[in-house]
Amino acid sequence: MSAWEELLAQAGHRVTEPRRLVMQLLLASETPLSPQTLFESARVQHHNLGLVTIYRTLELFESLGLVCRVHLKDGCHGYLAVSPGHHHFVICERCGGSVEFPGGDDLRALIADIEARTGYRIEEHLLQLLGLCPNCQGK
Amino acid sequence: MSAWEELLAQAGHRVTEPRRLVMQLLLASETPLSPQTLFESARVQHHNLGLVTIYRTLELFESLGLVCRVHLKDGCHGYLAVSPGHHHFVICERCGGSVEFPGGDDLRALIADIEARTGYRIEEHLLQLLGLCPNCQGK
DNA sequence: CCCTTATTGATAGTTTTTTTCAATAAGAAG
DNA sequence: CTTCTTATTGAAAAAAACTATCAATAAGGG
Ligand SMILES: [Mn+2]
Ligand SMILES: [Mn+2]
Ligand SMILES: [Zn+2]
Ligand SMILES: [Zn+2]
Repeated sequence: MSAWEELLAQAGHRVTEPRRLVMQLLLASETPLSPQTLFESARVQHHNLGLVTIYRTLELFESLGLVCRVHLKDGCHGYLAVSPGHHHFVICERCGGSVEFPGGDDLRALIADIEARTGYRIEEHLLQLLGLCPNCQGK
Repeated sequence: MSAWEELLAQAGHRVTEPRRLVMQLLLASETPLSPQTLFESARVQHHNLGLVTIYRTLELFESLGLVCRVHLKDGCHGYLAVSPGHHHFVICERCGGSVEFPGGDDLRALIADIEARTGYRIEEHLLQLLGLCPNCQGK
């Protein structure tokens, strides 16, 4: 039983075929996947899969911290599997390739600074970097 | 003629009633406004306004750097007027109140660090802080 | 004031996401 | 393994978000 299946069960959720397929696809992907894309890919193996299930599964996974929703250039949403803990992504604007990185001291310092200057108590942050991966540079 | 109208005209675009209304609403708002909300508010004064025009106007304003699209908690999009230059926002999760802040040295350092470690050439970034404004804390 | 054409709004269409509910199957219990 | 409970699924339909088309309108230059 894989780590995320363990976590699912621990939280009182069932390990089902659609959930296995969605997580499998996300874990294997280097790029963010949209609900639609996940649907089409997963349906190859699970003939009568419903798109609704994809949405529900992604919502569940996100609530458990297994995946993370990223905001693509055009305004659409994609999902990426995340390793345990808090991370952010750099996403290639050309090929979609994504790499995780931890929010380091720099970000913590920035947040502390903003809290001091605005009086806001900051509870969450959304940080995403967009650019070109090594492969796509110079093309 | 206000600054943004100046900028619009300078760029070869016309200053129209719908555009005036949308910008007026955005400038007066402390919180991000959705296309739908803008539509409903603006239609009070401009009876036969089309929702399409809101979308087109926001797209134009964004391309000119007059407004900025922010990602709300629930996944929907909202728009905020921005002052000239590059800025980010802290948004209150309770009342929606938003405050701009400049991405300081901390962020630049973080980006340089990630570029060095991942090999990506970072061209854009998305940074948004979510929390509670002074008023909403302790409620 | 007139002309050119950028802009608009009505209409229709597409894509994305949510709701509902009966059928199904996961996992606990025996 | 079989039975039971109920979380989960999928079909269908609806709602919400966004986009494309095109004739009518009006902004702004001359
Ligand atoms: Mn972080
Ligand atoms: Mn910035
Ligand atoms: Zn790339
Ligand atoms: Zn607040």
